[in-house]
Amino acid sequence: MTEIETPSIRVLLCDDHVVVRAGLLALLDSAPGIEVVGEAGSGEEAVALAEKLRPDVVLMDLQLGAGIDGVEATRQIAPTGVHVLVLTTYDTDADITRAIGAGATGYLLKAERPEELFSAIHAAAQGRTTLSPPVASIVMARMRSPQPTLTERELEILGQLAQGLGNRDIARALFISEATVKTHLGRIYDKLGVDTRAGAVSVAKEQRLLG
Amino acid sequence: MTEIETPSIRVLLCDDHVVVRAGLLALLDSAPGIEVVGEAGSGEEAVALAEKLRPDVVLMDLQLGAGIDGVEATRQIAPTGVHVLVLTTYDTDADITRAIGAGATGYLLKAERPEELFSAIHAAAQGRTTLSPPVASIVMARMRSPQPTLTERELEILGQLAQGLGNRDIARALFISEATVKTHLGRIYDKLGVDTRAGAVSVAKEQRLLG
DNA sequence: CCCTGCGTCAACCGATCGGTTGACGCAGGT
DNA sequence: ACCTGCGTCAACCGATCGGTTGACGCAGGG
Repeated sequence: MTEIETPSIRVLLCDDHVVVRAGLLALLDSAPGIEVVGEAGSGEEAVALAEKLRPDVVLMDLQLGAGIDGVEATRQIAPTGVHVLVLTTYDTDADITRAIGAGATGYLLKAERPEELFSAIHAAAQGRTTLSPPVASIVMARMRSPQPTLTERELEILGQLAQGLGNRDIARALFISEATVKTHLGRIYDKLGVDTRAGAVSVAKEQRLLG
Repeated sequence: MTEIETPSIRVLLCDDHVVVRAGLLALLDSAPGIEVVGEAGSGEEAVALAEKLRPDVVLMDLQLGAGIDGVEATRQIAPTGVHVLVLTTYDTDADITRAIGAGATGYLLKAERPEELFSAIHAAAQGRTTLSPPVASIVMARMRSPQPTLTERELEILGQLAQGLGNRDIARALFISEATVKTHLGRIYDKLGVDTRAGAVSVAKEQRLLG
């Protein structure tokens, strides 16, 4: 028994919460066929370690406190051929879309059962996709009725809006005319299904479209 | 060695994320002198199990998805003499204040080192308070300059505001005059340090004053 | 008993917003 | 070459907002 028959899947953890990381480490170490080869507390660290350790799977949280977020880290890691499995709390449309767009292999919620996590890690190691049921539903729903996506510019406007700025101030901040701001706002209202600025900010914060 | 010299501290976990719970379980079981006697996935469950199991410490997350939140659960558990140690992601003013007000014995962030968690659990078991450094800072700051607290009524107004309602609609919804709404809004602006409704919603969402 | 905080209401004003219509240039894709 | 999406701008209107001042009743604490 000096030979390992099935080599363990080498996993890199990325989560800014030390306690959660430690917990996952303890949890995964108890699972057969999975070996945690590294931990990262930030997106930058994850990118560096992914390159250095070349794990089979990176278990990635999206919310990473300061620095680049999980989506950006995924965007940098995925092209190197390392599979990224997103494990996060949020099941909002915007997060899922961005993560998939960034090249995530799978998307699991922390509310998922541990066995699901284990099998998702196995799946991800082979490049197969696993989605938590609620996430899958959202993806399906979006396929059916492609939900409006805010453009870059509109997000900028929204950002200023959330600062409580008036149209004139927004116009000055972005070097455009007040009329343009109003045009954008109108489209934003349409896409978000609201008709006031306060409502727009509210929805934006809920959908996590803003920081 | 049939006798246990120092009986283990009996801990009840409460977190709506199964993976996190499993992780914490694995982590705490590896710690000497700590024994996890139960797990709850909701506030209601935590209240019931706390009464039934009478643990030494309840490790409580604040965000619990559906049902009552961690603060409410704490409010119900604390009076029974069971110590509640809050372990959460958020270090916002409002959360800390509410948790302490509800009777939490300590307040730790998930970003804390596991050793801190262990010692905080020991401390909590004896009724001693442990605060994460950032949390302690916030508490101190608040002592120095008692930050404006929104009244019940103002929070109601704020809630309507976040729905994107106009003053007239808010007035109707709360059975008061439009003038009163404006008066409240003026005070809300003052307290939140903004001067527009969009700004107020933004700050409110950031401070987690609203759902 | 007085004072403070809270919630309520009124009337006024200028500034701003929300909605509309119509238009132009530019890029990317077919 | 065409079309679509995006970003830009203009002018207009009524409705709404933000700010102000002043006022009342009621509860709780000193």
